[in-house]
Amino acid sequence: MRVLYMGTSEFAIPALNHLNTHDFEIIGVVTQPDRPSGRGKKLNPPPIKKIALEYDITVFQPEKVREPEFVTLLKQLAPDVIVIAAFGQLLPQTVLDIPPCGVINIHPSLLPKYRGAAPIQWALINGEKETGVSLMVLDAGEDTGDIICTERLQIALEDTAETLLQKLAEIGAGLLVDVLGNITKGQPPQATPQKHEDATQAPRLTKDIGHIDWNESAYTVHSLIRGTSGWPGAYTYYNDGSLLKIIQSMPHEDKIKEKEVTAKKQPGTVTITSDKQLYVETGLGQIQLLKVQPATKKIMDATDFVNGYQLKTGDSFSNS
RNA sequence: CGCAGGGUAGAGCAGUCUGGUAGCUCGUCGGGCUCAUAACCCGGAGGACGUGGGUUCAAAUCCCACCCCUGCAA
Repeated sequence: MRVLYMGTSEFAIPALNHLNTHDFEIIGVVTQPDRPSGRGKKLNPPPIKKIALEYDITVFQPEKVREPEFVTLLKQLAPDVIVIAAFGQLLPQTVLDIPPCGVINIHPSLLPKYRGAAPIQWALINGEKETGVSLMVLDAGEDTGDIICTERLQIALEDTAETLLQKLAEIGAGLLVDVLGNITKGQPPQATPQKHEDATQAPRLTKDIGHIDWNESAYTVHSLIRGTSGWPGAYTYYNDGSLLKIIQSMPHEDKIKEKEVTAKKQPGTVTITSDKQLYVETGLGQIQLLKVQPATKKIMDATDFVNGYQLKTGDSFSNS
């Protein structure tokens, strides 16, 4: 069976790996063009491109898949099925019609929940306890196609956007291999329509979403830190108004660590315990900061930050 | 040539403007106190101050070049 793979980000990598190790015939990988990114705006390839080249798979990087020339090229490739994961472009109906076995999409949420570009991040930000992966038959809408299968996954308190992405990508890869294997054996997938009335949206994140509001509960702040990890990152400002990214945290809503943090204080107020742990008061409970990153510095343990920047109990983080 | 900050002991930082004995908070090692401790007290080890050149009696500090790291922006 001739499989054409479309994907761009890290999430797309495990599925490609599995397809390769299970000896599916991968006739090509379609991804976004190299874009200027990083410091100095150098041209950088999408993560999936490197993997594809290692496997000696032909890589296509059309500016827009809907361009007539590229659609023609796709028809000539004659794929039996197209698999798409975190690709970044919507496919027009003319492309959806090409493969006889349809276009299968791997989406990291329990559809119809969290349709859109950032389902993993939003599930975390909203403090969900559970998420999952859905395989669906792609249609012209945004993540509105019929569902082939889903697999659930509990979200751990320590999970971040990065760890969860990795787990879900692996799950999705497993599901995909099963489904394609069945197709090869002549068992086309049974797809059932989504309950569209239950749909929620998970739009692409923006910079300001990472802005921490210390009046929220410790769990909500923790969720924001987890959900925005990687990009755009959760941030606040300390004493002299400099930016501080919060990389890793742990909430303590009901468990008061020591008598040092029992006194009710203004949200954003810092407490340094005798063993140099860093706690911040929130609207409900305290949150312990584990890893932080001051602007223009590397990621460091909170203790190192406290030592080097001479942080004291009573200092505070603020919104500007 | 997108904008900006940085490289000083194992970690995180001060010192650089105004050149003159290498500092802070930790960690680590040894000792002490304690029923006990990540707490407290005493003591020790550990630095080519990113690299190369220049100025000077003297450079972490001033000048030039280069390497590496990071935030912003995309």
